[in-house]
Amino acid sequence: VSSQTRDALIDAAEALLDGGGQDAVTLREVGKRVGVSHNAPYKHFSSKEALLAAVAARELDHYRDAILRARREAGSPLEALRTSLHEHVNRSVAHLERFHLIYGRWTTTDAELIRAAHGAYDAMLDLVRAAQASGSLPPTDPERLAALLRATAHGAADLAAAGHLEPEGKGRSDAAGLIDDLLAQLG
Amino acid sequence: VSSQTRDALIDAAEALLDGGGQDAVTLREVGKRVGVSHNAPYKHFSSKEALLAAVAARELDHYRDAILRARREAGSPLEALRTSLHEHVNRSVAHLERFHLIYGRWTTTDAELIRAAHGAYDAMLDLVRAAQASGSLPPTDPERLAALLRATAHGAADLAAAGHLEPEGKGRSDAAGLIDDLLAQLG
DNA sequence: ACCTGAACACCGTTCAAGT
DNA sequence: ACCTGAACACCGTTCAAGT
Repeated sequence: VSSQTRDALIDAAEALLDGGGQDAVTLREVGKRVGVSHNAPYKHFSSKEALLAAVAARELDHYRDAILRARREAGSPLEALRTSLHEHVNRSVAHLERFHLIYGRWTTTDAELIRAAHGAYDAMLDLVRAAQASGSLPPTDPERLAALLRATAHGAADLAAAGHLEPEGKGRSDAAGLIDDLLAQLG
Repeated sequence: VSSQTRDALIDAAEALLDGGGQDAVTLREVGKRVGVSHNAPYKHFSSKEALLAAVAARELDHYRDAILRARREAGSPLEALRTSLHEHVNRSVAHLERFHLIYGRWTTTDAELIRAAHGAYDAMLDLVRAAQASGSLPPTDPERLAALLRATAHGAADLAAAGHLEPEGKGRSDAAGLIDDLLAQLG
């Protein structure tokens, strides 16, 4: 289900989200930017949350696509994994409000959002399995290993964005550096 | 600076936050629960965000205290570290809205909040140094190592709470388990 | 020093009505 | 099928005024 107006509403919501967080996404401003009334969005989305879910799903699809692209372009599964994780933390910091949106509290279980989340997860899991098969990662349970990598990337991005990673400037530990530290320990 | 009313306002805000997130913390309901008018909070806090900062600072102090207690009670620095990280992820999941509050976007730089954040960070860093001194952790840069542990704990808690950790129920990876996986790799 | 009540400029959502 | 305008019940914040 897609339409010109619907896509424009998602674009506007995303831009407002990036600019000032969820509270800055008002249906009145979304409507104004698209050139419709402030309650026209209700003809395409059941609520403001449903509109935000569409933004989140689109961002999760981007994460999945980045993993698939890295697998095609990188020289080895390990390098594809490293590239994917680096891109993930960098994009999370660059688009922090989308990142917080995705992992915040949802009161509705949007099917599209769940599909997108599973898509990104499955792509990462497949990549971890490939890296294990090539001997670049220990042959432990792939789901646990993928979860460890995702948790570290997720936390590194969130802490870096909140400024909790380099309180004294000494021993500089940026988010991408922590990924490399973990991969070095696993290798 | 403390007063009966001020503490009661923080208590009420925390309870509302736990119940329904930041949006559920309305100054009107906070005032009603404390028995004052809906704008009495402005006599103690400059804005709603300042009130929420007080809630966040108190929670960070709890994290710091939990680390200090674990150091006193555990048999070794490594066990104190493991206990602290387990408690951290469990409490983050149990009090998810406080967790999201702490690491969300702040538009004001509250001095009390920064002090509390540094207190929790320093306690964790000292504990990592002690574990390194006892030979339980590799002698790498302690700040980077502490950051890696914090990032993993943080991400594990957030992903577990969002339900992104066990999508198929197979290879169950709870947040505390990921902490153990990482410590095992580092040991 | 601390609090109140009215007011202002918002907000998400609903609904009757239009094309 | 898609959109509008008025309305409802909120919200954070401000301000004059009270003790």
